[in-house]
Amino acid sequence: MTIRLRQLEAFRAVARTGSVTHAAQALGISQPAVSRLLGNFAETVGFDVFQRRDGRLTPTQEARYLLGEVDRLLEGLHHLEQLTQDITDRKAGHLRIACLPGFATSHLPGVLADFLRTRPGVTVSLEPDRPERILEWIIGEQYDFGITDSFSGHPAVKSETLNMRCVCILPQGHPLSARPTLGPQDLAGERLIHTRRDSTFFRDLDALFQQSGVPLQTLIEVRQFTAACMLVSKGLGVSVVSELDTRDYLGRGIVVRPFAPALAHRLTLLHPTHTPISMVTLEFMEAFRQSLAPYLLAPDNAAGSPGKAPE
Amino acid sequence: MTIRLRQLEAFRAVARTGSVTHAAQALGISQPAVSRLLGNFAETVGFDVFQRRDGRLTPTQEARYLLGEVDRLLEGLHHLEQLTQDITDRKAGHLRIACLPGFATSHLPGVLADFLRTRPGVTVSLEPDRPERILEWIIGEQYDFGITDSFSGHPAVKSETLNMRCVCILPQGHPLSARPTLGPQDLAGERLIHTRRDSTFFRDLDALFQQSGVPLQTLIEVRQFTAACMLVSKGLGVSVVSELDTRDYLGRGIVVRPFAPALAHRLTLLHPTHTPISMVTLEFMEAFRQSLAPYLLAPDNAAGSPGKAPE
DNA sequence: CGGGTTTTATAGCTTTGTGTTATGAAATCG
DNA sequence: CGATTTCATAACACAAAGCTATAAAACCCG
Repeated sequence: MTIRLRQLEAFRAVARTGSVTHAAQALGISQPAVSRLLGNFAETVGFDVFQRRDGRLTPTQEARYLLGEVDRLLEGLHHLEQLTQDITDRKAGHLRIACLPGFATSHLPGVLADFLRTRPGVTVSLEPDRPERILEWIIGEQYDFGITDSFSGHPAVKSETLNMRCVCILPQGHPLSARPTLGPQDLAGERLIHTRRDSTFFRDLDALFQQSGVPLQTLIEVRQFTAACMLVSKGLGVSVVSELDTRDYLGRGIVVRPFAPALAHRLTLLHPTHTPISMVTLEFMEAFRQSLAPYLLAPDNAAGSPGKAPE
Repeated sequence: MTIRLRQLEAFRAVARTGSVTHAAQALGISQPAVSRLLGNFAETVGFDVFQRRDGRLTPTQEARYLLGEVDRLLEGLHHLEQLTQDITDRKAGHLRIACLPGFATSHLPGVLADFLRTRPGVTVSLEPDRPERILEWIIGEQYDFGITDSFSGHPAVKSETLNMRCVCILPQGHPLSARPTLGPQDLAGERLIHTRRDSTFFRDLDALFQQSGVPLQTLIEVRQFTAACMLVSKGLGVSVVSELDTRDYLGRGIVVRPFAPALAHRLTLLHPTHTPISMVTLEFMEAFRQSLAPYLLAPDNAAGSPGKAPE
């Protein structure tokens, strides 16, 4: 015969209470049930486990030897049950996120902190890298969730594009800060701080300038919006960036003006097609979307991009 | 519903083999049984645990999180089963021995070594002390097995007395070593090394001398036979000791001669009355008795003591 | 020591878990 | 696309584990 869980529970309960009757109460079952479980247990292990002893049942020498082991085992089971409960409650699990470097240091930490506050069992791997690598990682299923831009579709990847509102930023005291909104015409003659010429965002921006017949002149090329914000706040020049990234620089020497016509930074959320999304991931994706909501471009005047990418 | 062992076993087997069919083979049961166990498990934990994936079943993100825990749990159960098996085979358990200091250093280690060689799981506590403390420990059930002398009965203690054969020992070259046996008459005029005057053994020895009308003269009083052997081997004098203790001194400067009339050192084996003896203890007691067998006094000519004490 | 109380074990019965075989649906593969 | 493998479902058998009722044993106290 094989050792059964119920036998172990009965064994432990009797050892703790010193009585079959009390053990039965503790387990919430009838006394005869415990009596028989105990009998079965002694039969399976092959030796007596209890002795009468001035009115109490005490484990025999041999049984005492088992007690610690049994305790640990049942404790482990309890832990497992707790864990499954936490998982269904989305309080436990693991989340692997690959994102653009800018997000890892600016927006994401705050979102993650909020998310984890109510989910004590959840652990996270966060990997910041270039867009191409992020895509590779999602394809290879090393990561559950990717945040990138300039994504153009892949069969193994589901994506969702968010159009982030963009603004023009100027150093405090810059003459153009007098105007309520800024566009290509206003910036004619200014040399701009902007993202690299090979970035999708630069091409979108450049297109708008061309449509207005204004040449876009470069002052500095940067990789991240955050870097542009930093440079502007130091007074080096003006730039057009995602509004999201200006948040940490408000009141630190920059002036923010709406950019017109509307321009979107196309942010893309990725996850593997062939792997089912874990519940934590799903919840986190939703939390992340929520956190971006205030910075979304109104959908009816997005520049140059559909709301959803092909799946 | 509660998590069941069988579910965990099925879960692990499927995770390992990547197939319900193979898992069933591994578990030695039919495929539908595994299929249902797995279904039950998913229902119990509240989320899907497997996904089809190019022909194999792979655990979902959530299930992967459980796998380690489940593994450890089943491993623990296996260990427990192993342990109970070892206990019934008397290969595991714990043995608490209280003994006279002489035994702890001379005879016991060898016996223990033999005993433990075939019982890898058995652990031992060995406590050497004076007879009174040994008795207390057995009464208080701190120890399973006691080795003492001068025991006169106690209701909480079962005892068994062994009459150990005694011999006369002399330094090499001593004039008396010419005689084949030695008795009180032979030792008249010799000053003896013997155990303390308040010991039972001394009283037995003294009684024999008195019966022979020979005065027993003291040279040195010792507590242990081993000490007497040591002193004799250094040439300080002659002594009468249990033959068992001379073993380690043979060929180290002592001469052993039978002592006549027959004299017994009354060794007593103790164990608690009210606690059932564990199987390891029982086996060890038997092994210990066997080890003493060659040194027992023939039962029909024991001096001054019955073979069994009152129980 | 004897009678009442408490505690444990046994008996008979029901429900649930775990196994079986048979079989159909779905996925995989050549 | 048809053959094969793989999995799930159905129908059933038996063991485990629960229950109530009750007998037996141990304990307590006057």
